Amino acid sequence: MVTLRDVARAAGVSLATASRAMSDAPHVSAANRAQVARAAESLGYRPHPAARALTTGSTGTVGLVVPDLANPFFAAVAKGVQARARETGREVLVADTDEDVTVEPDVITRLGDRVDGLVLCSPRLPADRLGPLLAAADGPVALVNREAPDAPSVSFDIADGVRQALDHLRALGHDVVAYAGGPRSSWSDAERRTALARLSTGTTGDAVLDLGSFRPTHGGGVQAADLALAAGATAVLCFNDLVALGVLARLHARGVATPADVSVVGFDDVAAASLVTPALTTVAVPLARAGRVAVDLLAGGSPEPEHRRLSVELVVRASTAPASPAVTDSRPLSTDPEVAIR
Amino acid sequence: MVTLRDVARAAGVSLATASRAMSDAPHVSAANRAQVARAAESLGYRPHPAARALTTGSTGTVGLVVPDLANPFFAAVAKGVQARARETGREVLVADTDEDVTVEPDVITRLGDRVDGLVLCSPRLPADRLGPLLAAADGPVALVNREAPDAPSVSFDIADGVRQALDHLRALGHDVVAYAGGPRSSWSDAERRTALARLSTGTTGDAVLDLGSFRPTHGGGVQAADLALAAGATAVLCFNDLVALGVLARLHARGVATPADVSVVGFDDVAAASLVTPALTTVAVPLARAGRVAVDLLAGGSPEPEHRRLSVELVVRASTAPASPAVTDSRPLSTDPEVAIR
DNA sequence: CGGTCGGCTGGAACCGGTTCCAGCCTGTTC
DNA sequence: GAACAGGCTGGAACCGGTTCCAGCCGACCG
Repeated sequence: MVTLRDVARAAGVSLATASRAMSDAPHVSAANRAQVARAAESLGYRPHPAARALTTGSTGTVGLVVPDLANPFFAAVAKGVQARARETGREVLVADTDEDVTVEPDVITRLGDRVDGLVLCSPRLPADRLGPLLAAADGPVALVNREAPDAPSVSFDIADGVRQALDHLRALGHDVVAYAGGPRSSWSDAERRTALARLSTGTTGDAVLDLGSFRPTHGGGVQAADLALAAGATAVLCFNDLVALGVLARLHARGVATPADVSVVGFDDVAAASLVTPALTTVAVPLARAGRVAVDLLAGGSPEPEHRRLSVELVVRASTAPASPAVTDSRPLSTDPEVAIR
Repeated sequence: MVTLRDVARAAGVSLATASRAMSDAPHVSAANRAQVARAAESLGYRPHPAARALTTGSTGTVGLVVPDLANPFFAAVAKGVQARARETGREVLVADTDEDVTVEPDVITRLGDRVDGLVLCSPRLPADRLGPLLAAADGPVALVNREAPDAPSVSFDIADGVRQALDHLRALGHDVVAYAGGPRSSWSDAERRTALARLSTGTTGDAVLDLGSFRPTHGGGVQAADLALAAGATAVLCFNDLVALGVLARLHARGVATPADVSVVGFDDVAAASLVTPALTTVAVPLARAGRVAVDLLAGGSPEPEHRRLSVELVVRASTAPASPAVTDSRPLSTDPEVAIR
């Protein structure tokens, strides 16, 4: 391997001068600068990352922690993180916790030692566990898709997304919209629920029906669909697209037509949302952009953590239609075990 | 930050002894070993990765290069790589080339300097470009889903997968099976094609119809479906699941029933394959396992590169059924511009 | 009882860069 | 013409570990 010492020798300068020349530092004559550049080029010199890291204290690496790389939501975020890091000359160290929040502290410390900053996607970690974790991290941490007082974050304007979805469904004549919620420990589910509560007057013709909490997966959607049918809902707003896809599949399996009988709205606009039939009406969320912003937030050295909230947009596809008066299972709402919000 | 020097001082030993104690090296008394361990523990000592990398020359990191993290195929491989690396105490540096093969050399050298070994998923890079790339890499490289003479690799028994799929379709009475192929530059597509050629007798009742090459995406599948219908095919074997999903969607859009009119078989068994309706019959490929194996192959120091081929298995779901005599568009095969293989 | 062997120990060199600091040289200003 | 300022330069310290090597000690053997 060729070291900076070799370059300096070839250029006929000292190690110190070669170092300054390579890093565009001042106090190097133009002649030497060119000489060093030429020598480095011809020898094929590549700086040793570990050596540089040892002296400068910065590794040129950002860490990314996600619950599941195979989940399209996090994969999209990862793409954004990766792209922005590469643009700014950094590499990405990625850790997949496999949906196990108990390993997160360990993962974060292990990764933390090797990176300049950490992008953390931890939607399910309870808030009271997140605080200590952030305090223990020695580098900057940026949160994605959740907010906390002690760290910069990039999240989405969920309240507005919920509003857009609800407006759309109500304009179609759906008086009661059922909500298939996500895990209770999820920050973004709480966000959806408060938005729904604010937008639900509780009067007939303007209500939101809480179907409960479901696993944020296709399977969760299957369960939610059954409850929605039991409640006689004509429109279901889902925690995310995976759940919505499950709802769609289950409705189809039970012979309920979408969107003729029941309208379904997702959240996130994952790639699959536009590919299924019927194509899913969903709230598009700029996932890759969030990843990029998170990387940039790591650099921000302001004492007060910055909270960026990205705007979202409902994209109307084929899974929503005007409410039909006839519903499959017309058991009255009052007898349903689930409670309407507010 | 607490250094090994601090630990040594606290334990009342020299730096050298502390280092030996921490790395379980011989020539340390049991008493000192315990003393050092205790001091390290109470001070919360964590070794400095860069310093260690500088002296030992090994970074404790493996690199992973994929064309697209958001593609479920590569996401699954990435999960496997990540899991195995973590188990063996290493971290994963990931690079997404965004399907651009021209950046691969750059990405590989940039990553190569920071890792002990590289797992390379580069299905589309032509073989003549891959060779030089491997030669230029200074660390070990393991290939996933393709083979090359100069590097260890983990691939799948594609020929057997093709055979299983064909057997299945023929048993259902499909005399002619159409193949919706992947990109010409793809190693694994070539593998499928040679297998198909070997299994196609060319006689009527035992033929394979080549629909051509398609982008390995949903959109590619849409195109393939139109060609398949034009050719009057009753069964379509697809390059991968994404293509198969596109075929399914297009058939549905054109009012062709699956599997009643046309049977569709995918490849890979991506998560979405089991979730669509009809659930996709596909060749299950152990993607995560391939990722794990690739990591292990990096360690193997044998001069002769090891080629591991993992077995695959057809999983029959709902997208295949006995051939129906009536086809949607019965234009005779002979007039079709595409040629039958062999 | 002396010599040797072996294990344990710590000083010091080293990995490949970055940066402080002292010295040099040039050009400029009274 | 001498002092001074300022830009360049290279020697050397340093980052935090690992490892070579020489020295020390006790134990065992002859």
